[in-house]
Amino acid sequence: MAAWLAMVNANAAIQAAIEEDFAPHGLNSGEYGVLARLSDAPDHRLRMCDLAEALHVSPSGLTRRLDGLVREGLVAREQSAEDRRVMMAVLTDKGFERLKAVAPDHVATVRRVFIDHLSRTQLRNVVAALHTVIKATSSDNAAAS
Amino acid sequence: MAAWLAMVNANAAIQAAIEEDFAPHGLNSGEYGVLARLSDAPDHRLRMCDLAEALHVSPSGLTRRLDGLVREGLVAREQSAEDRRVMMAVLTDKGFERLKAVAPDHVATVRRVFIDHLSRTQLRNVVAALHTVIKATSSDNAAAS
DNA sequence: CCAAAATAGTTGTGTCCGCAACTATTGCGA
DNA sequence: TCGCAATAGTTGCGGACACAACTATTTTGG
Repeated sequence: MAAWLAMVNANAAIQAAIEEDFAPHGLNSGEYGVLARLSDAPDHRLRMCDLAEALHVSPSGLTRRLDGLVREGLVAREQSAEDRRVMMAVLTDKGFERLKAVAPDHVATVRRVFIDHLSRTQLRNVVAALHTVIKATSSDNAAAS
Repeated sequence: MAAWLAMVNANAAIQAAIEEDFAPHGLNSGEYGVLARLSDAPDHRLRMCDLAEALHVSPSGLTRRLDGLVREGLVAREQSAEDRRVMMAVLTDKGFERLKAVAPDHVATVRRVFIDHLSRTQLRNVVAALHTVIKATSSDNAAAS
């Protein structure tokens, strides 16, 4: 259980450090997540529901989060032509620029506070274990439904 | 960065699994945290500010969280005699019983979804690394202030 | 072909929490 | 000793999010 407590505390510390990185750029970690996912997607666009799942956010939560990003001009809404139910979230040029401004700091912080503390071998082992965790819990959810 | 993404996803999955454990007992993870910390403290009581720091919660957040627990009779407020500024949060018998009802499920879930996926050696390495992380970030904060 | 189920997204409502401001009490320096 | 800074806790206010209910569209079974 001490291991678990360490995990919780480390996570809180890392999260706080990350949030400090984003603040001077007028973002929080949730908004950064939207920009990052969109920049990885083909055409810099993603369906709302796919984006919500990727970010572990409810549909309504994503709607409000996008409201803010649209208001700032970092993301645009665009209705899909094939399926008129779906809204695409599209990264604007301004949004992409903002992301490029923030990402290096973010990556550096993650390296500094987390990755640099583990050896290459440890890192590989932990990542493998985490993927097992993710797979196990997602199959749990599937079984529960 | 893939390692970091795995970390985030695994954490979300684990958090969700834990929250499901608490729900049938009428608790959430934050409330459980209060009960758990109090049960570990001498005399089952803790100053508000110490409790807030341990739980990574703001003072106001803890005040409201305790409001709910006091309303349910799981925790009691008690004014300190030596320093009349401080309020002690005290675990009631009912609160202790509730904790004893929930804790086994919680411990089992943490083992199942997290700890069992790592070997004993991996676990030791990771915990050591996490402690380094915690120490490094807390000294960062001290330097910033 | 059409009704019913499924899917995508938004909005109303309530909860939880942080920040700033405030009160109360204690500690400290002149 | 007196006043000012520091500390402990609460409250007003606002932000972010989840759940439930709703609309709109698509898919599917009879």
